[in-house]
Amino acid sequence: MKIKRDGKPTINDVARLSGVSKKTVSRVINRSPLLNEATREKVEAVIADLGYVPNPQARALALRRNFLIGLIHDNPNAQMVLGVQEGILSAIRETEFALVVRPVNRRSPTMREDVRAFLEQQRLYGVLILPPISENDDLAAVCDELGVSWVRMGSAQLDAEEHMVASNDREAVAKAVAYLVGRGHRRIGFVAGPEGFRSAAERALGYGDALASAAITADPAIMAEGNYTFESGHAAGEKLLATTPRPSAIFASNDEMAAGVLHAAREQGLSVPEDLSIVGFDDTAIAAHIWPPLTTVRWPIQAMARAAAIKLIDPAKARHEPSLFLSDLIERASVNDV
Amino acid sequence: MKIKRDGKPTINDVARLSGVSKKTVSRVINRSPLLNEATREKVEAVIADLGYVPNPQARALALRRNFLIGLIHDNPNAQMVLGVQEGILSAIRETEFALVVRPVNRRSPTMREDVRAFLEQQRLYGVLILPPISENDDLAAVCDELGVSWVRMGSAQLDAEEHMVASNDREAVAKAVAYLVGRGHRRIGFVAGPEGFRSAAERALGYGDALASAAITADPAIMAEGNYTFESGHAAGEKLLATTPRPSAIFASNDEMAAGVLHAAREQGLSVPEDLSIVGFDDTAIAAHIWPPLTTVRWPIQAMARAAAIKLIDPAKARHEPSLFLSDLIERASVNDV
DNA sequence: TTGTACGCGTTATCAC
DNA sequence: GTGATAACGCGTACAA
Repeated sequence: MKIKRDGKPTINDVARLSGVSKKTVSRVINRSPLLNEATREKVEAVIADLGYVPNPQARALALRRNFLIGLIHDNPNAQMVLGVQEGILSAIRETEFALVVRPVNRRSPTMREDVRAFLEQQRLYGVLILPPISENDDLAAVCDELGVSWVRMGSAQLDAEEHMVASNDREAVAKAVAYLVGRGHRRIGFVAGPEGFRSAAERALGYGDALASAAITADPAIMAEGNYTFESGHAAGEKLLATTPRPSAIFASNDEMAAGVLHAAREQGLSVPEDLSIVGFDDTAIAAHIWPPLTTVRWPIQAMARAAAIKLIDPAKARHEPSLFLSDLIERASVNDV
Repeated sequence: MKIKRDGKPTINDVARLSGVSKKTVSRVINRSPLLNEATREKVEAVIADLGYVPNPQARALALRRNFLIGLIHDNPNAQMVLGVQEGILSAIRETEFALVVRPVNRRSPTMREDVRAFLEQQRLYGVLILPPISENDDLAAVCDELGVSWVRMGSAQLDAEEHMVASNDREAVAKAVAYLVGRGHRRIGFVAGPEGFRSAAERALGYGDALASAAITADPAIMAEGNYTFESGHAAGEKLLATTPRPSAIFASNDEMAAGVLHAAREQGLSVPEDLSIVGFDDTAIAAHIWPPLTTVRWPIQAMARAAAIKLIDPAKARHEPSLFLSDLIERASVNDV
């Protein structure tokens, strides 16, 4: 009998040592139901003894599919990306899947081709696409073309359930603004996200919904558009705070912009929340660490990512996973009663 | 001639269509130098025509190594992890390598075994280990045992060059504290990181160096230990600000703790930087967004991660990459002259 | 400079 | 239930 000189034991070693064919070993590994219990135990003993671990490359070759799932994102914010990674990992832990990440540049003219080359080269099992780039239908098309399954996350239901995990941003924002109304605010400013972003549109709709429910007429003078950056929030804050009468509260479509509004308020000598209440969206690390700590809306990111990963790797189990998630309002210290 | 029914073209298809053996195609792919130019062009034309992409699983099997590099981390902070991912990606872009991520829990008793199982199962080409978990020598040992190459990032040179990319935290902190001295501060408090962390020790040494250079005697009363969290920084700030005379400046060993110190100061009615100057370390997102924006020290994370990845995949090229990086002091608004 | 034959470690087919 | 044997797609001796 030939002795393996180097490295790891293979299925052949296990077969030889346990006196069965390698197909039988394969059956043990893959938990085939038609298998003599005694044989199984014998083989399992040898596997444990040898410390045998199946080679995923060989498996991938034979099965014509690998066990890598990809995460494609355009760095919406670090906290979110990491949360998603944790969520995916919680779904694939204890499985043979691994997570490969691929940041892309939304503005690059070669973005589409980059992704295509990546998918073509790595032959991933499937990919999960994060917002904001998930709003780009091109990517889904590329995936379909290449035969890699995909699931995208987003701020509204864009696709059929098996392809989509969504948060209901519209409803979440409506609740947040209603919360301000409940605290007595009537003149509530709004800082929108950039045009072209679905999340921005959804959040704006939620704002409108809440005002309508409270029978408050929207005033364009206290609405401004930002691009999800701190600086744009700062500029929007300056604009809104210059209006008369001044808003008693401002909802910003993300935390960065809310922080910008906060700075603008401080520069004008206003106290938060005494003179101005502020609510943000996302619950990034910033929200908890600025002063005062920001009341904000939090996506259940990990749970969403987990659900998305399960959809990808286990469609049967995915039936029990929700596709639409509602965000929570995180109450901190940036809101006062009027 | 058999026609491939499904899916992607293989090396055999290319060989058949270009009228050469598959070995020749293989030579073209791997840029073998001994190859007739005409043959090469002919084959390349067919490759382009077919849109042929080599199957990485088959390659991995034949070569007995795959093209995945792993990132093992314990989520030091989201910004850093993402920066590292970007850095690695910039090194592997245009190569056949892909990045697989693996967050681990430093406190889990099974951490070591988790990592081992991961490495054993995925048979990675190599791994890159981030602080703080990179300070754990066990992981390097596991890698050696399993024959996966590794490089770790850290706050001081712990290993031979081929295994290490380090920032010189000691020197960086010394510079930051010297900067405070240069602004006229003599009574400078220090918030240390948790015991057992190499980075904490290095930063403490840097603080000591700077004081010694300025002939200032260290005063234990204005030194406290935190555990790199906001809350611990807050507690440390309360302690230091209760001393008499009160420090005119505080250096905190990371930004989270610096933010905590800032809150503590504010609660005592102190203005920053008028009454107290603060310097942090890391330049996380928080640093730029708190009020006032925090002067802090920034690791060149992306460059470091890029160098680490190059060490992993291309030892020859790695000779031209630095192994020791010096951090920059980012001046913002949290420091005043005394 | 190019081709033949075989191995890499696994799964699938189809007999027994 | 189990086992030969042939894929899977590529790289490497070794020969030509």
